[in-house]
Amino acid sequence: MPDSADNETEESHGRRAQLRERNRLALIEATLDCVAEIGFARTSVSTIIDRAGLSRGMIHLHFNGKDGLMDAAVQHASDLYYQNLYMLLEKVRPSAWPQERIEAVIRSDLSETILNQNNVRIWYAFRGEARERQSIRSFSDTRDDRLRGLLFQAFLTITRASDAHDPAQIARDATHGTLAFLEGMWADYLIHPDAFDRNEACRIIFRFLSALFPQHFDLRGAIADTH
Amino acid sequence: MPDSADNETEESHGRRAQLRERNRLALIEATLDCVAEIGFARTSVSTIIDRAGLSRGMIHLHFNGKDGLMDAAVQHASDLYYQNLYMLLEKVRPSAWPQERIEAVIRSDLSETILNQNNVRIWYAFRGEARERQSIRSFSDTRDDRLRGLLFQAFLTITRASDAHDPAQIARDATHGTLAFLEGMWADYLIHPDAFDRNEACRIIFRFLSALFPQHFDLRGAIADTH
DNA sequence: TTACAAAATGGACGATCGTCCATTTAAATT
DNA sequence: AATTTAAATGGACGATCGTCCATTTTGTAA
Repeated sequence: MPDSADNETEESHGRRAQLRERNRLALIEATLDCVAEIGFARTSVSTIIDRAGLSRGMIHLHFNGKDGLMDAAVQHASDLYYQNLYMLLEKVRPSAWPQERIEAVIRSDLSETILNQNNVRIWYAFRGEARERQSIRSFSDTRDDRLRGLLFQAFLTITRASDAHDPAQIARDATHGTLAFLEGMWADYLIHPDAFDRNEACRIIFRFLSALFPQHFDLRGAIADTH
Repeated sequence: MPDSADNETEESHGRRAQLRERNRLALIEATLDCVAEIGFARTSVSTIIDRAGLSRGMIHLHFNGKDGLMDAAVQHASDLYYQNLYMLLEKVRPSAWPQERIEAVIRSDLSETILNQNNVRIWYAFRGEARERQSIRSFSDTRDDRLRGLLFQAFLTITRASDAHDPAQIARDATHGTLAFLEGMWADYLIHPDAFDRNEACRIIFRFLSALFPQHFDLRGAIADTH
């Protein structure tokens, strides 16, 4: 009965790997929790293993030290951000207008799933310590790059259909501006978490976008093409 | 000769106080240098006094410990920011159009004097550690409050002269949006200091503002009123 | 059940942290 | 010039840092 034996073996192997992975993840999550709660500077190996309920040596075993753990935690936070963001963006119809895609990016990036106390604290804590640490630097970097492509293509579709002088330039500016807007809203949320109003943040962005592209946006978001 | 004696006394007193103040300032500046160079987390008492060329005890003597020094450093950075910003804004003619005032705020906040490697690093390092520390929190807080008032009054003058439904609301949104824009540009500069282009950043903001207020802005900034 | 190997433990270690004070230096007063 | 007083020094101190390894635990194979 080779099948049965193999399965047993695989299950056993799997169980060990599974436990190992569980602890690895527990350390990463404990790290992110600590960073969000007490900041980067006060997050020590002791506070991390204390929160994870594991032993000191685990950090060295799984990540070769605190720095390795921090890198993994940054990567994990970045992965979660994209995972959630693109999960939200997948709800957009494949045939959606470009302005609808842009609206989806804006609303998603400002939604409770993405923009919340934990994420914003983690984001700014790492960014403040990003100096010369490639892993952390790429954390902030890629955010723009991936969103930029999405937004740019959508804006380009809009500007190309118009009679503007330089459609690509306007699309680039609109992309850059929208990302700067979102960035600013995140900062606003970090500093005034209680006073922050998601709908107001959306409305402000759409007010500017509707001024720039009156046929595609109004104060509430995207509007249907008229042609 | 009571006058002469008094002056001598005052001068002597002044010399002692002057030396004291010089050391106090040296500690603050060394702290900001360290934070800008190696980040908040790696800035220790040792690195600070090493850079300042003073003795360990000075920190306890002048600031009652590292936390007190950090608070004073944050305050100093904030003061410098405003000092420089308002120095730039004073160049605006008293009779300037509101759009000219807005342009001045934008150009000043993005100028080399205000937006440079040192300032942006210090700004984000402190902001990342602002959790629950009132001194640091107010650092980020006041920035918005003071600029907000300036911008709002200018935008309000513009919107009131128009036939818009709710001038105050539009002015509020425009203010909030402009500050978010600037915030986003700062973040952009932090992450891509080499690729950042001040003129491009200005143009993007003015592109959005000119869409919203076509009679007051174009891509290059403010334009003269036509009435 | 026994033997093996991987995983997890937790304490030892030297380094560095921030605080604080006994002492020295130097300005101010007599 | 002698005295007083404030400022500055630099090392001692206990606490905590991150690393690492001898040991124990536990899953897997024989």
